[in-house]
Amino acid sequence: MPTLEEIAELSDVSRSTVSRVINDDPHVSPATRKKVMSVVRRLNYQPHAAARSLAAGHSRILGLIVPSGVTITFDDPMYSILVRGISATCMGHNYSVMLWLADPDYERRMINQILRNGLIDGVIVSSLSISEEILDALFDSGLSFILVGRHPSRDDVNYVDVENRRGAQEAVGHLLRQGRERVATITGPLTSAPGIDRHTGYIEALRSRGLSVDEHLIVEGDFSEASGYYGMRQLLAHEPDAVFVANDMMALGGLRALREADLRVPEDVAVVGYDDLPLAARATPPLTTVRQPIQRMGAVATQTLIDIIEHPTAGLHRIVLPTELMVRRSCGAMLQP
Amino acid sequence: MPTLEEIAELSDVSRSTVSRVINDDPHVSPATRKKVMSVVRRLNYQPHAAARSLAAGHSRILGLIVPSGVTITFDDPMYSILVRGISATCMGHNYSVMLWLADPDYERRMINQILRNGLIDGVIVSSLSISEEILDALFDSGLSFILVGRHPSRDDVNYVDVENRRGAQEAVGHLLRQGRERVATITGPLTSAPGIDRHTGYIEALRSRGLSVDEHLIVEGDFSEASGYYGMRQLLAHEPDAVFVANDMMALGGLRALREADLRVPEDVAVVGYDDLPLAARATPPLTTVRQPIQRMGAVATQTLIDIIEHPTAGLHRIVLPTELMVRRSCGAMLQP
DNA sequence: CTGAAAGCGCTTACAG
DNA sequence: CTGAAAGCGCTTACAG
Repeated sequence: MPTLEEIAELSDVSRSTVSRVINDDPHVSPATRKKVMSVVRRLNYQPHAAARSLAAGHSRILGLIVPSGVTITFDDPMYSILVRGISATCMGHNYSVMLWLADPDYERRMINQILRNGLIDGVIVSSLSISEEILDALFDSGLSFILVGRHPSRDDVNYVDVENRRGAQEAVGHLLRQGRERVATITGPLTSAPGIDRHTGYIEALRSRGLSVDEHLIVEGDFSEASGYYGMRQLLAHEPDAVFVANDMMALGGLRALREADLRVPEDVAVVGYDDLPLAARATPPLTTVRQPIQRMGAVATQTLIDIIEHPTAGLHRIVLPTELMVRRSCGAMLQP
Repeated sequence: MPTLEEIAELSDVSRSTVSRVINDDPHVSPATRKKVMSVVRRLNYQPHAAARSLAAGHSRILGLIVPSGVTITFDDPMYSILVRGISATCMGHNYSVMLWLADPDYERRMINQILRNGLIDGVIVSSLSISEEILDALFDSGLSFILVGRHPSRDDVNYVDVENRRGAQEAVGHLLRQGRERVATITGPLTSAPGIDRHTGYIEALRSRGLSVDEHLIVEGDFSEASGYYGMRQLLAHEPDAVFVANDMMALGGLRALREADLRVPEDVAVVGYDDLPLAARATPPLTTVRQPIQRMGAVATQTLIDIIEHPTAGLHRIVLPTELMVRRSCGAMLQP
């Protein structure tokens, strides 16, 4: 691989000048630039990344940390979609992304290594279950970072989130407006922000209509298909006529349980999910669900992080993206009266 | 962040010695090692990655390239699972992974930058649709690389694959043994290795039983759920009593089409998929499918690549992992006669 | 077993 | 607009 030095020699200029050319420094004469560029192209020269980041003090690499709590749910396509949003935005800004799937076995070592070895300029954390330990490490690394999904208890960090509460309210409100009277819910983990917020939205939707909350109609899941399946079976004993499920994977599990119990959806039980994964529209029946712009969350998080890195400022970035209720067959809104 | 130099000063030794200690060089006295380590720990020192890789000539970073052809199918959880296998193995060997999802817009730039800037020590390519261009770039970068899934036409590269042909043969053979007489197939793209190999296995299973191949019973898909759905609808006109579908996502689409057509699975039409995604066991009815050890492919590819990097040798690594037919309800083997 | 020194390939004030 | 020089934080022969 050619080096800066060789390019300089072949172009008959100094290394400084070559450096300026490849970094688009305006203080270079057009003639010189042209001369240098031609040999850069001829040799297919690429600056050495390590040398560059050592000298410049930054790497144009972003770290993506997916904590181990999330890994469990990794058959959920959400993460692929999120990664796509992040990756595309990085490419657009000439950044690269390093990926760390936290394995519980390596989590501690990983955090230290990643955060303190100077490799990355900033960190995106998929924050479904971010421990205090990680958060502390993040803070004292001095790196810029941003969470995808707010932290359940700390508000002093940058994040991109969606309107989880409002989305849930809208979904439950919609079921109530269809005349459903026993609206149950399968929540996410009530230690996670989306779990908490969607649960809160459910409660608020009931309360705002003067309805009381029946604890028997609330079951806590963990966002996995299996927990939706078992959650639904548990709910069935209390005869709900509708269920708001806090994500699509669990909703799919719920549909499976209903099918096994020979209950019709939406005639006997209406179901609404959350996420609008590609799977939702193809479920039987097609799943009414609250769409969150997952790919866009990834893109916005990345964009924001890059801004923060390149234009350091005080102040927190807390961005909340809107959701949208996608009405399909499973909620009964399309039933002929 | 502390530097080697500071550690050296505080430990009262030279930088060389500190370097030896943190690199586990045996030529250090136990006393010195202990002294140095205590200050390393006290300051929570981490060697600067860029400096290290500039000086040492390697980075302990592996690149994972997912070509753009694959991105389309990215709602398929296969890639998440693959990434998990890769990531875990990297952690176990103290490597990190950089991720590039090829966006068609950036593909060309990406390849050059990644491959020639010295950042990574080797490359894993998820090779569903790897272009000649990428392959050429890979070769003349001089980097070690390995494909996950063999290349459809070139055999002069390292790869990890599964027994696609044998797996397909077994699946189709199984259907024939159940007494199915019009066994159709929805193939993957016939430009991709798994598409070709599973199609070949289908043909061979028929031929080896002296059966003729009916072109009307063969439809080409693209591994997406949608293509399985439309493929099945197309097949229905020719009244198959069984369908071997080349992956689970398409099989799910096929089941959806059968449900819409009010055909019973497996009574009217038996269905067998390929992959054994978590979804397969939870389909209605549970899907008989050929399991491929996806996570293990990722792990083996990573392991092999690291071996190649650390112990360069001539010779190609071509590893083929076994598959296993998972018999569930959809193939009819569990029907009462 | 330990240290002094050169070098990895860049960037970036500083002069001119 | 251009160049000489210092420096980024490590590793690695080479001596001793």
